Amino acid sequence: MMKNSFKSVIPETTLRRMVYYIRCLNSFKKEGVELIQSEDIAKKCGVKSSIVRKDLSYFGEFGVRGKGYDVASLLDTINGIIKTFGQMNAILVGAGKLGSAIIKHSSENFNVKIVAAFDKDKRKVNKIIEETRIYPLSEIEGIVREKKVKIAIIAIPPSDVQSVVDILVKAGIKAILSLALIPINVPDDVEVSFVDVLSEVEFLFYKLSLRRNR
Amino acid sequence: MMKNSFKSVIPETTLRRMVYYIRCLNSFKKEGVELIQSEDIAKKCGVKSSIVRKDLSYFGEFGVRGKGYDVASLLDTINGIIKTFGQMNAILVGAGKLGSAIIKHSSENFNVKIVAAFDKDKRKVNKIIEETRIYPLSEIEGIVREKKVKIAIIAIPPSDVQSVVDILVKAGIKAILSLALIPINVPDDVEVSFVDVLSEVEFLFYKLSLRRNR
DNA sequence: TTGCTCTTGTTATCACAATCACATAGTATA
DNA sequence: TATACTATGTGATTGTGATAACAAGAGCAA
Repeated sequence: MMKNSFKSVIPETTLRRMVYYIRCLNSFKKEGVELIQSEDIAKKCGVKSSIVRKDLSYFGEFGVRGKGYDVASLLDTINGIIKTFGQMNAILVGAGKLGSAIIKHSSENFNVKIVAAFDKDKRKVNKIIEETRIYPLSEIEGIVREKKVKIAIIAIPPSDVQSVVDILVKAGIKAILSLALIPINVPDDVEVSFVDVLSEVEFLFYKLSLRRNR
Repeated sequence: MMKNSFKSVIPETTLRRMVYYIRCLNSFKKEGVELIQSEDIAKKCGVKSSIVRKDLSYFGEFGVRGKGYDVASLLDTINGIIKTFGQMNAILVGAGKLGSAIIKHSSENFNVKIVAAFDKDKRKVNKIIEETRIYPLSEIEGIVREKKVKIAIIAIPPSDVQSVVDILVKAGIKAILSLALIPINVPDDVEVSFVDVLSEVEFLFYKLSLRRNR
């Protein structure tokens, strides 16, 4: 069996930073910049240049020593490895305030596209937010299969989370981003991550509080 | 000079988990549970019991071997160390969809309270969202000083970020949570962290994409 | 070709976090 | 009081990521 050219295990932290690097590269490309150095990316992303080089090295050797990286070909190569090709379709469950804000946010961001939203509240069904239609939960499975969506964002009350997750998993969703902070049970092949503004704020409070105690 | 009882350097990851533990303890307390074991906290927070014990041990010895932890006294002790005492006041800059969603979210969560919101759009000024009034940016400094707020959440377009951050720092804010993903310049004594739903989604895409390549 | 400059790619080291395994110290029972 | 039992607290180990420092490679000029 042939091995891929890039290292098979890429650190999570590297993958997280790749998001910024790629945005940064796209922005350089748009500005017409053709050649850049690790230092340029580093400054724009707020990290050290040695980290940028190390991160890129997990994927292969793309630069020219003494010169730097060719923006266009670096982008092409990375896009060839991480096969998203710019367009990333996801669905959203929960079209409350937070959910709507995410739809709006994504409509302004060309990368992630919310192709369908779902809500259990019948009054919200069939409404359209920024070109995204809201469907009843019963249509999750059909739409996920039809559009071959692999990622779901859930912005629903904690009490509804596990039952919705079960529907999503059954429908074939392979990664879930939850905005509610309760543990989720999924099969091993489903990725889960959490984002919560308020617990991040609490964390900052703790940090400040302990800092003063030192 | 007297040293505190707890270790002076508590890992970031531990501090992040403390947020969950404390929520979990409060929930146990509300249910009337008086005695718990590390295993109970672990299950509820989705981590391993050995991590719970290790995390707590950074703050001191609170448990009774063979028995477990007394919920009330554990909460009291931790609250005595992390001096937030339940109420955590913060301000919010940017009262768009995302900002409003955060205000609503925090009004449902008893821990973090948004005491004032700010927006540069004059049409939004003086509106009230869930009991939180919106002020013009010019009033940031006065209100921050008056209410002694130390933490700010910013939900504004990237292009406005640095100028608002400068105002916040000048006003005495000591921690900033930004929902826009661009680097921020602050003095060393100001903590900064970032939360962005869409880049987390992109990260998940990358992860799935690479997984299939293995 | 040689030598100089520049920036990459990588190695070696350090720092930090997760995990395990068990000694320890308490409870409960007879 | 002795014995069994239980869950904590922690030292040792492993694993992972960040950092620094430098060798290697490419361009360029004389």
